[in-house]
Amino acid sequence: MKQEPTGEIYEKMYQIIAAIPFGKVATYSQIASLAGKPRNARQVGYAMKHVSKERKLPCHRVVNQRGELSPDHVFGEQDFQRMLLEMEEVPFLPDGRIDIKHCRWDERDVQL
DNA sequence: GGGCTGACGGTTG
DNA sequence: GCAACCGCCAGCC
Repeated sequence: MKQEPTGEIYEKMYQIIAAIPFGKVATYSQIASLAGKPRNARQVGYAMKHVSKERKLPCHRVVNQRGELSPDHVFGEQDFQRMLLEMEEVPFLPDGRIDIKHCRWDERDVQL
């Protein structure tokens, strides 16, 4: 059983991911930046991969800047993540990617 | 301590 | 807009 990272930055990441509103998606760089590590976008993915399911993080709302979803081997089936996003009214493009430009979570929206 | 990997990003062509 | 290349940095062998 893999243990989740105990670093404070990971805890920060989990909070940020959990703060993503319904129908919105955030990029790895956004989370990393808000966590205080703008260059650690990869660590965001690493964190979610090793995080416990008890966290119930909406990892399906976390995508890269291209709007591509996580590799199929993560969720088991890529359609599963896509289904969750479509269920949240997230606009999808014919290419199979999500319209990141139109549903990107703006952290400023939370503070305003 | 050294080298490789990765749910990535930004720049360049 | 897309593809290729390089760069970042924590984690793991």
